[in-house]
Amino acid sequence: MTVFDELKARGLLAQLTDEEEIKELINNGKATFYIGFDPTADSLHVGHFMALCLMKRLQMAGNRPIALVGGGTGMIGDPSGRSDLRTMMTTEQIDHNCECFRKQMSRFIEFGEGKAMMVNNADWLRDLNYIEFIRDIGVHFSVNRMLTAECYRQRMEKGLSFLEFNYMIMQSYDFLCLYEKYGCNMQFGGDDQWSNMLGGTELIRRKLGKDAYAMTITLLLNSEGKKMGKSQKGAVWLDAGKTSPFEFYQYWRNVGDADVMKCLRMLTFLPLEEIEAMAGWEGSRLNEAKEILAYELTSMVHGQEEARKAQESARALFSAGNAENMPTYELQESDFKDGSIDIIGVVAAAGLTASRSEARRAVEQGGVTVDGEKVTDIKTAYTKADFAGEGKVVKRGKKSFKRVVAGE
RNA sequence: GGAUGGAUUCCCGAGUGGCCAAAGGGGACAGACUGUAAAUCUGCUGCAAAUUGCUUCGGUGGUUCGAAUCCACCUCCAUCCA
Repeated sequence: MTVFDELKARGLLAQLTDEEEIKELINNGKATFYIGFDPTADSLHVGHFMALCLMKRLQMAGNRPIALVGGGTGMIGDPSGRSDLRTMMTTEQIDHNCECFRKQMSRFIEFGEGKAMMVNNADWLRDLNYIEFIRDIGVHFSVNRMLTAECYRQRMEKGLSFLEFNYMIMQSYDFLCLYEKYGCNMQFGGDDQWSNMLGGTELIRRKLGKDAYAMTITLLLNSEGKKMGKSQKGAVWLDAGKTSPFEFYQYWRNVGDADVMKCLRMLTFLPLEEIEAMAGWEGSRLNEAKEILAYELTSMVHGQEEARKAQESARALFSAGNAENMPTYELQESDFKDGSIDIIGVVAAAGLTASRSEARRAVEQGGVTVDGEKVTDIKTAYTKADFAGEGKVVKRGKKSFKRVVAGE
């Protein structure tokens, strides 16, 4: 199976400028392609992960990837898919985020001579001369055309600043630069990037009279049409400090029935035959597929060891027995008042709820369990001795829990 | 630069002097049912020393016994005119 067919079979391809040409290029390892990542946070998230996987797949097929971090475009902020202006970041923040991206990416993609390369568009965007730039590049853009682009049309009601309006031009210019410098003939990205990417291919055609191609990846939507990779706490991050391996594992373990197969196809590297074999699984057997999905992804992002731990904790927690690798909270001296701490205090201190009020509600609604026993009396109190040794397992709801032990 | 409308809690959105910690919806969270899924039903959704107290309605001042609500100035946004 060719790479192209595989990508197609996995449902990853959304829009392409020229299917035949792109097929030819990537199947034969003749593509030098880039994917841009804007440094909007100090960690990559699941959306980026898909793009990285795509890079990897294409790299394995002999193509040359360029990872572009947007130290320059990040100064502007992409209005695509946004209903309001992004908060402006300082240069320091952006540079810091770029650096974080760089570190995370190198875990997935091999960089180096003859392999993938990483560039930062700050290198050519930040020092642009305004007049020169608009004469050179700006002439090639028609405002009328730009306004019909989907990403801007959505914003016509809410308002669009000139700053953001320029984003498309910047991204197009990136493509042109990469084409000239590295012979980059293709750009990939999320489907929401389509209009920005087309801007690039057109600019290259007008400026150089050459053809370049663009292709977008299907956005990972759940069966309700919402973007996946977001949890109540925000994005699902790849950084273990922001989303722990266990949380990461649980996110995938909990995807809806309707979404398991899609996730397996689009996100994992498991052979398609193996995945198709699971397609017939029904009802509770789907849980097996979810475990596989969660394990695979966690292991790709955090390594096998962490994936195994997460899986064990999850099994222990939801089946029975004691979990070895349970997140732990050590009670501090200051948590106790006159040598005792009430149940609300325990739940709140352990970080299972954001406030005591929330903890109180959780207890009142029967959502709190200590060592497997439901605690409904908010006056229940504990002493330090109660948490000696192994401590107690405090659960709030079905899925949040902590082992609470007495600290020194 | 001018005219008009607007900014309310996580989001949308009601509220135009006390009965307002603020309707309704969405989301989130918890409970029941289940399969750690979905759907459904119920509860809940500012903070706390919790039948009470404290802090919230873009910002700063003011009027008033009392302000999300009235006044002044400021900031930001939308629409129309230039």
